[in-house]
This record gives sequence, structure tokens and C-alpha cells, in this order.
Amino acid sequence: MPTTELTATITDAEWRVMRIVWTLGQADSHTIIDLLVRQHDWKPATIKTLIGRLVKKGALGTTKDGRQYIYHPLIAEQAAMDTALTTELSQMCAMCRGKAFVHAIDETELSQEDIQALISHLQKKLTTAPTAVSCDCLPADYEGSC
Amino acid sequence: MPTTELTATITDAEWRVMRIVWTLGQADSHTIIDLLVRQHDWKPATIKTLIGRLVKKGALGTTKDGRQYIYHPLIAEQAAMDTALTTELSQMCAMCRGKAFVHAIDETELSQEDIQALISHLQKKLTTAPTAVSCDCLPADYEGSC
DNA sequence: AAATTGAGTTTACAACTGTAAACGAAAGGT
DNA sequence: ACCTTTCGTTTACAGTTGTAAACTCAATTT
Repeated sequence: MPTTELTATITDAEWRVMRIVWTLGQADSHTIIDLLVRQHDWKPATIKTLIGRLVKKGALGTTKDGRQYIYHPLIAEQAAMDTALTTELSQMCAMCRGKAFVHAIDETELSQEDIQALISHLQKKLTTAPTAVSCDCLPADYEGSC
Repeated sequence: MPTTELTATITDAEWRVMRIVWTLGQADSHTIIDLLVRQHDWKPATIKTLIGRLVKKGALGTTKDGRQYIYHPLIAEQAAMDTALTTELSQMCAMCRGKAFVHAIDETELSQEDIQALISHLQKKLTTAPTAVSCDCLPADYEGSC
């Protein structure tokens, strides 16, 4: 059975479409197009293409509503975000990820609640954290230097 | 003057090459190719292409050493990582970024030192953090729901 | 000096992306 | 029953990316 491929990669432009649908829960193309035309200087045709690609790749599902479709997400927003972020990180030097987090957190607006959640996760993580994480950019020889 | 374009986008495959050069500080193509052939199943020709593209886009600089070149980074590793991570985050719903961080931090191995740095940054950040960060996926109307 | 080797440069090529016009069929108006 | 509006589908097209062979010189070997 062609199980819902959760591996569907969403491109930058498609991400904009998904955010609309995720936020609204579901939407018809008119709504999506209307909102995106206002946010970007995209032509309606461009947005139609993006919607079509998202349906084809299994990120959006459709329900027939008379003559048109209602689109709804087939993948969860938080899961997509988690995957995207983890994928991005996994391609960077393991030794430098911590500093990248520091920078990203400095740059990102976070709510008190989020910050508290992060602190407690980090405190728990601290109890089993290694003294150092070594560079994994080379096969085995040499020594790292981020 | 064509100032060194720091905006140079590095693709996934190119990232592998950069990590080698960043870690070694500098390297000739033989070294880069040798290490990458071992890490991936890339042909030497593929790696040559990637090196050439990185030089063209200003991510690697060259120094002539007899018949060959010595390559060295023209962009800093940490800066590239910071930019990549921030760019990725900026395309996601602002309201959901905190949870994405939590997930990413759970999944990432971090040193005690990194964790402590994160905690203190977060504690400082907490003093000026807003109660909530709202969804920025829509123009103005509607309400968010990540 | 001729042959070989090795480093960088060109060319190749399909898939994916961003961007969008053109088209076809169904629905609605007159 | 026609014309028009709409919505989704097809087609288009250049630029990017992953992947790699072919080619061009200069240097090294015999």
C-alpha cells in the first residue's frame, strides 16, 4: 500500500502555502491564492502550481466541495518543522551545533513559556551530557577545529 | 567593487566539501577528494565540480602551490551555520519556533558547556520575553493555531 | 623528446524549483 | 442553449543542484 509518504520534502515556496493551510486548518484555493497574493508578489497561476505540487507530493489532501476543492494538510506542521530543523542541523559539524543554537536562540523571539520549556529540557539534558562533542567532519584521522 | 558576496548560498552537497576545508583550515584537491570519496560514494569528478562551484561562488579561495591549488574558506563556518539555521527558522511560523527548538535540542547531542551557555542565554532572554508570540502565517485577519 | 599523469575546466544531463501562461471543462448567468 | 467566469490541469522555461564524463594543459617519467 502506498502509505502516506511522510518524507515529502517541502520547498521554500511551498512552505508558504502550507503555512496558510496549516493555520486555517483547511482552505479552498481562492482563499489560499488571495492570502498569498497579498503576502508576496506572486501571480495566482504560481500559487495554483504550488498547490498542485503539494497535492501530488502528498502534503495536502483534497475534499470535493461542489465544483471546487477544499485543501487540508496531510502532514503536521510541527512535525514538518522538527524535521526541517533537524535535517538542517544534521548536515553541520556536530561540534559546532551548540553555538549555532545559541545564535539562533538569540535571534528568535520566544515566549516565556517556550523559554521555560527549553530551560527545563536543557537542565534534564545536562545530567547526561558529555563533556565535549567532537567534530565529525572527517573520517577518523586529524583533529577538529570549529 | 564586487565585494565578497557573503550571501553565497551553499547547497547540501557543497556543505560536505566546506566542512572538510573548514576543519582542515586549508586543503589541496587531492586531500578533499580523498576524504570525500571515503565518506560518500561520490566520484572524484563530482567533487571537482563542487570545488569549482564553491570557488566560483566565493566560498573557497585559492592559493597557487606549484601546479595545483590550495583551497581555503572565504566564509566562516560558524557564520554559515548561524545563517543557515536562522534562514530555516525564519520561514516557519513564529509561534511554533519554540517547540521546534525543543525538539531539535532533544535530538541533538550537546556538551555540558554548550548546554550551560544555552541555559544562561535563555535565562537572560526570559527577563524580556513576551508572554506569547503570535502566529505570523497570515496577513492580519484570522487567528493562528499551531 | 615522447608518453603519461594529474590538476583544474568544460560540457552534459536529468530532476527539482520558482514563476507563470495557456488550456479544458464545469457552473452560472441571460 | 450560448457566453463567461472559475477552478484545476498542462505546458513552459530558465536557473539550480546532484552527479559525472570528457577535455586541456602543464609537469613528470622513461
